[in-house]
Amino acid sequence: MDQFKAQIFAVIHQIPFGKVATYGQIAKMAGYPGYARHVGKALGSLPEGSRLPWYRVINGKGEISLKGDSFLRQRSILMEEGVEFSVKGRVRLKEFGWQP
DNA sequence: TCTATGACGCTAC
DNA sequence: GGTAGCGCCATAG
Repeated sequence: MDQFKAQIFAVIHQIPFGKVATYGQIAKMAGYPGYARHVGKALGSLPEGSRLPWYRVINGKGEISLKGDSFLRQRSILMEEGVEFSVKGRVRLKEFGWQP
């Protein structure tokens, strides 16, 4: 499980500036396909001061899965990186999705 | 053990 | 394209 976290974090750390990746994508690249929920779980337990770019992680629809305050923080950071949001609050994965 | 839950994904309609 | 349903798997109670 710690190994899982380590892999997940390593992958997230590789997401380039101005790009985003989905939970499932990250789990898959870390070698744990089907563990999308656990990625979210791991991120949910992150300390606030973490240097991990957790804000570049979104769900498969291109939406931010958070609510309230955290949601606003994540959205503003992404916008500062140049990521555009549609009217529905969605990211265009075609354009900003991280595809190694 | 059993059940509920979660920052999710995929398929079918 | 939007929604609904089912699958996924570790953890907590």
